[in-house]
Amino acid sequence: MRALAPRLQGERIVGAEYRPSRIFRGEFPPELAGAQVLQVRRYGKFVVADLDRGFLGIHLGMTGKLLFDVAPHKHTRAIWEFAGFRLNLEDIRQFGRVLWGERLPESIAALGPDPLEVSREEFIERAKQRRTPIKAWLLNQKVLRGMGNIYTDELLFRARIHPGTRTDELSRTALARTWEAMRGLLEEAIAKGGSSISDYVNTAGEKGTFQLAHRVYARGGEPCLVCGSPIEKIVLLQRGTHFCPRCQRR
DNA sequence: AGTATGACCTGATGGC
DNA sequence: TGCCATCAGGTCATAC
Repeated sequence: MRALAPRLQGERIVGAEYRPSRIFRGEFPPELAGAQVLQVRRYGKFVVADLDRGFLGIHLGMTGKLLFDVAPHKHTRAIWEFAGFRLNLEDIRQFGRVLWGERLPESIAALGPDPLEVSREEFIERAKQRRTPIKAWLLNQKVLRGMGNIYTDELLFRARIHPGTRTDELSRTALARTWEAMRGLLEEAIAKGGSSISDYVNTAGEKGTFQLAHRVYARGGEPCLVCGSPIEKIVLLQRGTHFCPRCQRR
């Protein structure tokens, strides 16, 4: 976002090329030639461009990338031409999505609050009303927009909470700790450009460095940095889940 | 309400 | 430059 928004803001789309892919869900977006980009913002896991004639929402899924001025290849799914440069949407696995509309598409608008904007009280109250594992709750985009598998595991380690703990069984103190851990983690991760596991890069083609600060994610079998116990890797909610069985209690 | 399972895709990696 | 299984930053639909 840091490189994306300033580059696009105020620019006009000259033309677009869309290639057949499931990320479009059966229908290509309009040409958009002449449309001006008013603003580009992150909205959960979506990048949303506010245009002078509607909205374009892009979800990068697992392997999506937005890259400036690279040669198109077989994983290029969309190309937006601007005056003097172009923006490619690449997505190997096609788990991404491109949405558009004259209004912000409902599936984007319906997402929960930003994790950095939700108040501690609201966070606690809403958690208390649910009885699902804290990890499932945090990953639910209607609860909070933007939390994914890496950051969920990392923040639960920092909060010293077992990922399978039911939200309604967590004390207010524990939930407050989770909220604090979430904020601290995200601020640090954003400052470091995110986590690059294999292929994630920003628009400048650069990797983030937050993966170097991971304390549990992808560290199964390695010693906990706090207590030395081996980090466990289990499957919870069909997602690889990493935690310290000694530090993280139910 | 919540959980479990499989599907959707492609590529990397490791064992044989 | 083989073959097969497993795994991956995420949803999504369906069945219990």
